[in-house]
Amino acid sequence: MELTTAEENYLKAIYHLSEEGKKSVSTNDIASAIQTKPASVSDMLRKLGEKEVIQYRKYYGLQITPLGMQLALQTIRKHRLWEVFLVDKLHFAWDEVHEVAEQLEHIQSALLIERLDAYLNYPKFDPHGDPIPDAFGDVRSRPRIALQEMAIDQSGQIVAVKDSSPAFLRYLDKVGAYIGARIKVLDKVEFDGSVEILVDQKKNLFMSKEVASNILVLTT
Amino acid sequence: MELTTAEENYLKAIYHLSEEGKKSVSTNDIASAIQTKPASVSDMLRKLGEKEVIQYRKYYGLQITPLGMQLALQTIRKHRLWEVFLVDKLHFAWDEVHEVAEQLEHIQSALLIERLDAYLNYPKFDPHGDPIPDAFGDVRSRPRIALQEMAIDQSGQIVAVKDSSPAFLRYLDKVGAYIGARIKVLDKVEFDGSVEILVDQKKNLFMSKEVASNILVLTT
DNA sequence: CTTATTTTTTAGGACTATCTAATTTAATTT
DNA sequence: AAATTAAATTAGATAGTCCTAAAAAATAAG
Repeated sequence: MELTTAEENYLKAIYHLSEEGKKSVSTNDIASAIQTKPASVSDMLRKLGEKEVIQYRKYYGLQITPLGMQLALQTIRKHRLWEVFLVDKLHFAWDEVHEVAEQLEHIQSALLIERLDAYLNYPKFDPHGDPIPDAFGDVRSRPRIALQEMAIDQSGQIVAVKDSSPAFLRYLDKVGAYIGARIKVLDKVEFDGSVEILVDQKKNLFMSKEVASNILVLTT
Repeated sequence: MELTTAEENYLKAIYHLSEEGKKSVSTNDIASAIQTKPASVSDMLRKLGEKEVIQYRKYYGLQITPLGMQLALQTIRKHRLWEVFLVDKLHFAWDEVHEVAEQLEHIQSALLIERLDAYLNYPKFDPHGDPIPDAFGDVRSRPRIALQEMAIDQSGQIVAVKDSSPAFLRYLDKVGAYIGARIKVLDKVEFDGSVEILVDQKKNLFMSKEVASNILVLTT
């Protein structure tokens, strides 16, 4: 089964949106994720459904199939291996790699990825701390812990929230925290259990114990 | 000026055909070089003409412009740097690299190529012995010598013939020598000046002094 | 529970790159 | 020089991906 570059990009976006705890992935979500129009997404969903990488019922929604999952993970594997290469070998900064890795991930050659993996010494995580699926699509998942439980100086990525009420999400949005954000614990206040974190290496944020205990982090 | 992948491939083919000493590059030549139909080539030539990377007068022929030359050399530079990477770092065999390099050469990132070049230690030649143009498109050309003048065990690539009569070319074709062939001198016979060479690492060939002195080789 | 709004899909067009078949132009032969 | 052959181009289709505008379906609001 061969996917085109566009198909791979859609499938990858769908996979990521599914992982982000969203109950279901909407056409609009996908459109904004890959910077295209909803009409184009509808077109593509029909095609991906025909190729059986997603299960698609129009107006109702979609679900990624095991096959689609497998293919998405292969693309993600390639993307993340290339990111390691760019940072470790070519000394790119971690924020310069994405665009190039987006291109490199579509190179078709099983041998190339095998060799690249070996050359990089079978890394398990990319420069952003995201896990690299192995050749079979298996991901070494790390346990998620509440932000509140993290130690000072520990880093990670916000992957989910316990309380997903609109009010809480609106609050997170307002202060600049979001699912996917890279954070690092700068300080913890014993007195009230509040924490100070750095978001995306640039924004400082104070959080109450109540808020921090509702944020789940994948530690790096 | 941005070229699509297809345009880059056509331009590269045109550049290579121009270099091979052909008086002029025909539509059919290009079609067979990139495994497509002459009709598709005509279409593309018009487009490349509009983009001013070639000068094109239909039915008459084409000539690559300085701009086109520049762009073709950049693509060739990328292709050959990737070949060095694949062979030197990922331990690909020299005959496994082409297909993958064909894909990698279209990755768009000036920084990537700069860094790759540095990482590989600014190689001047690819694994096949072909020169790698520098960032300005300049090629370090090596002197061509007659096959007859090569030493035993010396390798190189046939790049031109002194005598380009149809009879001579037909002869070369018949014995399996051609412009572009990789050769290695296996033996030289003092008595009559004849040479024994290995073509493309697989075919042994005996050549008289007369023939060998009319073949120009770029030594590796 | 009907109306308004939002989301999603379809219809139809544009653009790239390809093809086959038909036509036009150039080159070769007689 | 006219006729034949070969080469190159155009015409018309197809496939992929994207778009805008219109229509249909689902959701939210009164």
